[in-house]
Amino acid sequence: MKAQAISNEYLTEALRGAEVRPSTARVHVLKYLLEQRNHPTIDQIYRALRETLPSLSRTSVYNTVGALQQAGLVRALTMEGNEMRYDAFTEDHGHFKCERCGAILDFDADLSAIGAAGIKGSVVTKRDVLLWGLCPACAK
Amino acid sequence: MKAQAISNEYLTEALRGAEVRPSTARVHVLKYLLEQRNHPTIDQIYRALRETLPSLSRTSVYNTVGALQQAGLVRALTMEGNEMRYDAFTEDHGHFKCERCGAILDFDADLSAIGAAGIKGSVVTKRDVLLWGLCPACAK
DNA sequence: ATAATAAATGTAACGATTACAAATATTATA
DNA sequence: TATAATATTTGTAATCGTTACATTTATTAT
Repeated sequence: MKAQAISNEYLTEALRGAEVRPSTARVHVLKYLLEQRNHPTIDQIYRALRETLPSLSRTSVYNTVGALQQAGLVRALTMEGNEMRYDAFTEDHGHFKCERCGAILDFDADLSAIGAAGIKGSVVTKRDVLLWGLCPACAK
Repeated sequence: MKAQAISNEYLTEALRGAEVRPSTARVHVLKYLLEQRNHPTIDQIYRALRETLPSLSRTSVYNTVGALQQAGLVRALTMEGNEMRYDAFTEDHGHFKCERCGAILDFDADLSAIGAAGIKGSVVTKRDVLLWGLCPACAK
């Protein structure tokens, strides 16, 4: 899957639309998440962006991702106890983690259908469907 | 939901059946998980069991839960980045976390149905469906 | 009984995340 | 344009859950 380039105009607009100021770090982090769609850890984002933003700090990545999360532009997911991962792809989908190569892949899933049969009287605001196993490449 | 008492005979049999020696710590941890069904953290297990097992150490809880996990008697889940939780209830079900009171509730869900529509050629070995929101009590 | 093995303990190390104060950049106001 | 006010970023230190490891204790086999 080739990374799809996303224009700065689109990014700044997305940020402004979510009422987040389009600072350099925010634009770059959002761009990275939208282009790569690889559900990276904070450290992966940090290492990747440091090449073009040499002054970037790990803390800034935490802050930035936190701001994007609060603005609803990014979602966190945890498939393995210690490592938190981030996703800016907002269409309904589930997550598959390959336990051999570690990759996290998206798959189509109608999340909105879940929860109706859930706990009576509860209000559901967030959903996720998680699968673990071997990805097609590793299954062979 | 009242805690259902589980006999030591049942526990030791369950452990032996999974080829895990029924040591004191293992019996108590498994008993706790099966009776409470509250998806506790390691620390919650530790604090609860320390009352009856004063010599219990946090490390032992880690070791014990790890052994039970490897034996397939316990499953881990993470609904909030930092805190890992454990579940010895093996029937198919999803997990709902109340973001106000923090409780994690089970709900019926046919997990085996998921994954078929997943990634072509992948092998799925573990599944979970996660919901977040407000539990019935907190929703009011 | 004794030796061999497994389990439990406690301390130290580790790694991801958060807290916080200082520095820098951005925006608003004069 | 200067200046003040505010927001963002940085870097270091603290925190917290987890893991590593060596020692002690308990269990099993001889």
